Amino acid sequence: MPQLSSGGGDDLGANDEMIAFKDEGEQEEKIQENAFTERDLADLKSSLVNESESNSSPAAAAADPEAIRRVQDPQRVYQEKLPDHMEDGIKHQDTGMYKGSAYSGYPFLMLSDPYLPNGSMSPLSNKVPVVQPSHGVHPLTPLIPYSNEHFSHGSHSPHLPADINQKQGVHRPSQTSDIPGFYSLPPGGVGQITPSMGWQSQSVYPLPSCGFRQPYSSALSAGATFSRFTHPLMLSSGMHTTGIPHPAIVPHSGKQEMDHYDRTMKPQPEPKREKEAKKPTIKKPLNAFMLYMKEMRAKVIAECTLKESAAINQILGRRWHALSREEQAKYYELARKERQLHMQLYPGWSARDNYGKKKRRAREKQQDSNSDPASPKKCRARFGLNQQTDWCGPCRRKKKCIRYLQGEGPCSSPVSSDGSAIDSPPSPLDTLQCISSAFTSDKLATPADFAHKEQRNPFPTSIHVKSAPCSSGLTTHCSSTPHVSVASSDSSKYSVPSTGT
DNA sequence: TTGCCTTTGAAGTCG
DNA sequence: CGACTTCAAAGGCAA
Repeated sequence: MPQLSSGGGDDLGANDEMIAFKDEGEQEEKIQENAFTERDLADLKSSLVNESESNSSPAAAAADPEAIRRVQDPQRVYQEKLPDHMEDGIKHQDTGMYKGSAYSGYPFLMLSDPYLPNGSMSPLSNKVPVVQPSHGVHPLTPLIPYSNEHFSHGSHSPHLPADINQKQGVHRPSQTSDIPGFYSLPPGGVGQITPSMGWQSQSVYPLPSCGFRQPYSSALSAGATFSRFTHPLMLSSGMHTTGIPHPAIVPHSGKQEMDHYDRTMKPQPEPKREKEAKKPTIKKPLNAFMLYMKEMRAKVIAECTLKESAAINQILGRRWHALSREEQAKYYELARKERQLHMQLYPGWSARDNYGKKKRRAREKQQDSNSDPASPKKCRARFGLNQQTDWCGPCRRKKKCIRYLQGEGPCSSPVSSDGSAIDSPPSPLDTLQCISSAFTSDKLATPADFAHKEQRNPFPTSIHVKSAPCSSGLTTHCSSTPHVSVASSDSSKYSVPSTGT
């Protein structure tokens, strides 16, 4: 993972490091295969860029070198993108409610950014919205489902030009404001917000597609300031006492409720009342990769005309590894900010709160795994490995062995905790059976048994689960995240996240 | 209707 | 403390 030089004391999600990585021999072949796909994608990209530019679709921006450059300058890109999403928000509003996951509008806390390369904090440095709606809205741009034209008449940001989207050739009327589109802030209101509360000054919070059922525990001292936010939909169904809804909060039946709103475009009091009794669920903040996925998903879908998330995610995972250190660092930074925001909003919240939802099922699974010959424990025993210090590469990720999915055989050999190869690694057959049996319930599967599984993957990738030892020596990380070789223009680079904790 | 798939990373649990 | 597990998003798909 990217190692930020300016990390200071605070972790950037993880103290990751980038490891130069040379893949195995077959990598070239894979790269060629991938190159074909990439070329196709590139063609699609170029067409998409043209198309999307006219549509102001941020998704295609990444295909544009200029867009890439902008992405490398978060502050700038946010400024430039802002109007787009405000416009998006207008569209959403026109349809009644913002449609998206309960979390898709997760706003980001734009804190003073000690991680900026120059260490400076521009007026916009705390206005960097991170996530966007899942569909067609740039995630690195503010989620601005609602325009100030609707809720904050004529308040213009002193920081943003009236027309900041000239680069995209689309004139934007003066919709720009660093005031949340649906938060009507009085002049000077933002100034009352501490930097750490900067997200609230962002137009990043889409109106949740569902109401919040309970007031947030108010740990925010700035509540008085925000109590002025008076969007009727926000205030009608419960929210943070500050008046700021947070997408991380969703009703237990959030999906259903969203559908309810989406279909009717109007809040319907009856079912709403019923659900108000239910406790809201505060979801985990998104990590760097999740943020990246949110940003890129629409683009990949458009390029590949795929909608199956599993396949999309495979592609995104590959692209994630193809990102440069700097590019990844941006997402780590954004994720860090989001965690900070989350912590500030919900001081008492813990990921533990959402733990155990599937506890029963997990237990059942664990029981199954005890009888599963492909379980890491069983495989370690089979290969004579130390249960405490060794791990069986294949079984470590028994359900995600991409290489095996690609029909390339077993992915790795057992590795000791110090990263050194273990003598007498399992035979390919053993390993192969070990992996494939992970897909079967009670017997060691053969490759033939596994064949149909390969068909599940509509997007063969060049992802290879590297054999250990981990080139980084970070066996811990290596064991939890397989090395992935990526067919990219810079295939010599490979990022290896470390736990960093 | 529910859960799986699939990805990475953060954070939880467990031994 | 390290290993392992769960959850976060997404939407198609199968049971």
